[in-house]
This record gives sequence, C-alpha cells and structure tokens, in this order.
Amino acid sequence: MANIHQIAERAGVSVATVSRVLNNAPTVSPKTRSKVESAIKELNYQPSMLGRNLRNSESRLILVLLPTFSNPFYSEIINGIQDTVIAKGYNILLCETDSRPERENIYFNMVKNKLADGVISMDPTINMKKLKELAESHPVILCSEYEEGGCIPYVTVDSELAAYQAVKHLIQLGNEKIALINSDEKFLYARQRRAGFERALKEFSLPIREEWIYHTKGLDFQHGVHAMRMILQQEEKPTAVFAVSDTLAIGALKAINMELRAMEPIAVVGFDNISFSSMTNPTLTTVSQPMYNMGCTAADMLLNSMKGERVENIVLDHELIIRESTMG
Amino acid sequence: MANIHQIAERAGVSVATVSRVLNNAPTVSPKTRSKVESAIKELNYQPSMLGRNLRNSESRLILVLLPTFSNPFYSEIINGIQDTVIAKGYNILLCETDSRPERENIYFNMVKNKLADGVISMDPTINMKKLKELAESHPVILCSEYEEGGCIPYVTVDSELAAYQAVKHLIQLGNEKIALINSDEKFLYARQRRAGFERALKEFSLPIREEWIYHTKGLDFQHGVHAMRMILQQEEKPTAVFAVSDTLAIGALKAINMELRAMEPIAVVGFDNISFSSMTNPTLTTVSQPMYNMGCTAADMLLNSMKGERVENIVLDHELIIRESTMG
DNA sequence: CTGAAAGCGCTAACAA
DNA sequence: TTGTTAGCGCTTTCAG
Repeated sequence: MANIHQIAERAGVSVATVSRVLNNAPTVSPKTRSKVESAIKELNYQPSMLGRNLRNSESRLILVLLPTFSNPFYSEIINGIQDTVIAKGYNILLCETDSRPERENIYFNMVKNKLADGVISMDPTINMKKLKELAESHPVILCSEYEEGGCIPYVTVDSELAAYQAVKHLIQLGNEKIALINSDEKFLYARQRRAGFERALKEFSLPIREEWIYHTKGLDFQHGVHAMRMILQQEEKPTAVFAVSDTLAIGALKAINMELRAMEPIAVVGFDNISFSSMTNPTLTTVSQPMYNMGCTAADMLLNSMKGERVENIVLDHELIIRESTMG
Repeated sequence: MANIHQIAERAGVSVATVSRVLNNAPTVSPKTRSKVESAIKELNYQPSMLGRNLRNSESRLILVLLPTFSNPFYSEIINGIQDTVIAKGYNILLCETDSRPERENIYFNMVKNKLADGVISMDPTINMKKLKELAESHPVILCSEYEEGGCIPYVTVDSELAAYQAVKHLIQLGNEKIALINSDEKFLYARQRRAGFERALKEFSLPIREEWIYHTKGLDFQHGVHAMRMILQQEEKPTAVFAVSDTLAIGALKAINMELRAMEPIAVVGFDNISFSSMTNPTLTTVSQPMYNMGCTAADMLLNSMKGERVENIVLDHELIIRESTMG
C-alpha cells in the first residue's frame, strides 16, 4: 500500500500538498489538485488511519459498553448509536462486558490509550467509581442505566413512572393480587421499577406481599421461567404479574402456559417492547422504550460532549403498549 | 496524559528502556525495571495505542460485518468471536451493514487504512467481488454464509443436509404437504436449504409445489407472519412448513396461531435454534447451529490467517432439536 | 499557492 | 544492560 510520500513523488508535489488535497483544503490550485488526484487513483492510495490518528490524536472510534448481546433491547439501541455516529465519520467499538470486571479494565484502558475517543455505557453492572474517574478526563455518556445525582450525563426513561402506569393498568383491569418479577435491586432501574410498582399498589390500598416479589439473577428467558414457577408455588397465587424486562415476562408467560392450562389466566406486563413481544402467545403487554431514539440521543450527546459542549440529561418518553396478555 | 518521554525522564532512563519495560523485554535489570515501573505508577501512565499501532503497523482490531443486530443468530456468533479475540489481545469493531453498499465501502476502507487488521464477514448481502479483492491483500474469513469454490476461507454448517433432515423429519411424521418459507435465493444458504428441502421430498416421491414455496424479503418475524398468511390463503393448505430461519418460523407460528385456532395444527420447523425458539407456544422444532462455536472458529481462523498460516475451510455439525411444534 | 520541516508516541536496529 | 536514533504516515506551522 502506497504512502503519502509516494503520492507526492508521483504527482511531483510535496507531501504537504497531498495532505491538503486529502483534507479538501481550499488553498490548492485546481491544476495541482488534479495532478495529486490522478496520482492517488493510479497508485490506488488510501491514507492510513494510523498515521492520521496519531497526528490528530483521535481515533474516531466510540466505545460502546453493554452487558450482553443476548438481550434484544440493546440491539435496537446500538442501531441508533451506529446510524448516528457513522453519519459523523465515527465508528463503534462494541464491547460486551459480560459483567466481567477484568474486561472493564481492558476497555477503560482503550479510552485512556486513545484507542477510543469517547464512551457510551449501557452496562448496569459497570464499576461506577472507575467510570466516574474516567469521565473526569474523557467524554462519557450513560444510556438507559444511570446514576442519580451523579456527574455523568445520561439519557433514559422514567422507569418509576412507567412501572407505576403498568401496574395501575393491571389494577384497573381488576387485579388485586399482583406479583413482581424484578432483577437484582443493586441496579437503579430495578429499584425504580419496584418503587413504581409499590406506588401503584399503595394508591389503591393493596398490600405489598413479599412472597409475590421475586428477584432474578439475570434477564434471560430462563430466569423469567424460573421466577414465575417460584411464584406459582405459593399457596395463594397472584392474578397478574409485572416483569421488569420483556425477556423475563416472556419466560413468565411460558411458565404460565406450561403449568396453568386449566387455570384462570394470569395477566402479564413486561418492559422494553422488544420485537419478540408481539410474537408470543398471547402477545405481551409491555412498556415501550424508544430504544432506537435512545441510541441516537446518547450518540448525539457524546458527540457534543466530545466537542467540548456541556450536555444535559435527557429523559425520553415511554408508552404502555396493551396487548393480549392483559386482555384475559 | 503522560508520554513515554516523561516516564523516561522521571525514571532517569531512555525511552528505549521504558519501551522495553512496557513490552516485557527480558534484557532489563530488575533495578531499572522497578525505577521505570514506579515512574509509570506515579504519573499514571498508559502507553498510547495510537503511537504503538502506527509503529507496529497494526491496530489489533478485527472488523466484524453483519447484516443486522436484530437477528439473535448473530449475537451468539459475536459472543464467540469476542471471547476468542479478546483472549489474544484483540478487539472487535462491529459493523452492521444493514445491507447498505455505501457502508461496505467505509468498512473496506477501514481495513485498507489499517484501522482493522482483519475481517470476519457474516453478511450474505456483501459485495463478494469487492470482498475477494480485499482478501487478496488482507486476512478475511467468511462465517456462516460463504462462497462455493471461492478463495476466501469459511466456517459454516451443511445447510443442505440440515434442511434435508428437517424436512425428512416432517415427512416421517406423516406430513405429505410441506411448505417452504425461504428467503431470497440470491443467498447461498437459501439455495442450499431449498435443495435439501427438495431432496427430501423427492426421496419420498412427494411433489414440489411452487404455490407452497414462499420467498420473503427479509428475516424479521413479520416476514414470517406474512409468508405464512400467503401460504394459508392457498386453496389446498399444507400440513407442515419448513422455514429457513427461526425468526421466520416464529412468525409463521404466530400466523398459524392467529388464523387457525379451529383447524388442524400445522407442524413447523425452523433453523438456528435461537434462544427464543424454546419460549414460543408451541416450542419450536429447529436445526441447531453451533453459533458460539462458529464464532470462536471464525476468530481462530482469522487469527491464524493473520499470522500468515494457511487456513482450511471448516464445516461444523448441526443438530435437529425436536420440540412441540412437530409433535401435534 | 506550495514546500520544508517538526513532531504526534512508540519500537527496534545498532552502537556502546 | 542501556542509550541513541531513525522512522512508522500523517498534519500543520511557518516561510517563501
């Protein structure tokens, strides 16, 4: 692969002029420009990103941290991020942390090492302390999961309100015995969704029964299946269940289908509106998060932050999508 | 952020010695090493990847091309790739082409520009001509979708055989009227799966009826729903359907559930064994592809190819997973 | 409008 | 065992 010197030689100009042509500098005469351009064509030259990046001290790479690829929730967000940054000449370095702390270090170093110009984290399991440290000297945006009162800008939805509305919907349908399938409450979203759940129950003077609250160890379908089974083992069974993730809700639906064919149906509400949620039987009532838009927003915020602008936190709108799983 | 000169100065050594410590060269005395190491600690130094990459003329980044994030099939493969390359000190640059040719160019240039050291393509829509051109001078591996008789090494499964076995399973269950939901036959896997489908029918002297073969314009659930609806509009309805992707099969299942509650059940077989396929109602019989392993294998092949080794094509084993959708 | 030259941060050949 | 130095490929100031 040719380098800039060979182009300069071939075109009979200096490397500076080649560089100017490469960067569309206005101060190049048309004649010189075309000489350089033909040299570039003839030698099939591509400027090296490595050299350019070193000189400019930027990589034009955005690091995106996510806990796992297996939850489709993240796929949609990534779509939004990718479309947004590509339009600005950036690319994404996608990193699944798998909730493994040793991986975090690799990624944080990549940023410190200048291999990435900024970070979007969607990982609730991330080491906030380290991330905040990184954020002091590098652009960082939190997407979806965030930190209350923290100093890192975020884009998210109002989980508490969304959960409240979801549970209220169940109550208004006549359900008085409502279970909650939550994930680990070390995550902010889990605490918020639980708070919304409790607010709705309290508003209607319904008791909060701990035996109907189950905390899963993950968000896979199987965790939802297991949670629902545990809840169904209770002597008194709930008539409805709110799960904090569609994946859990879909697992719950499966467990209900398997174990309760002869019983009263149990209403189910999920959270996220992943594309599967309209393919289940029954289709799933769920809180729709604007995932694609959230990705775009996070990317815009990061790009602005990288330009040195101050960015504000953003809370996007959600929407309760009512489908068959709460229609008896 | 400090650079190597500052460390050298602080430690009272030359930059070469610092570099040696950084790269664990054996020819550094323990005393010097510890001087350098404390300087590194004190200044909180991280070597710049930009400088190192330029010097070494490598980026330690692997470009992974995939058509879309929304098919979970790819997520699993990516897991395998990521785990494998991270262990070798590489990272992945994940690129969704969305089947947009202009994006392809961006990515190909990244490789030519040295921003990526090698490519794993899982994108059936990729411009093979350009990819082959790239492969002449850069390491490239095809994963899942490949080219028969082409020169780019690949890892895949035997789609024809898998499809044959899947359809044979349907026939042995007593089905004689079997529909095929295929994607666009410009894709090799689609042609191969159709060939397997036809081989099974022929073996049992069953006619191939074009009105029961539907080609979708994509692999989303909705395409499966639509395809099944079209097939169900036929005067004579099939008793079973083979879909070349779980996403399509799940959509088909949905269409069947919606439109045929009172009718004979229609058996369905999918392809991929995505995790959602055990959550549907009924659970989906499907061909399991070793997705994680395929990702690991592709990554290993690429890494070897980057070392200059010759790599052989690999065909991994598949397995028919029999679930409720073919059990009446 | 163009060229010479410095330098981004690092590694490695060579010399000592 | 360590230091000096050239140079990876590029951009950009400064001088002309």
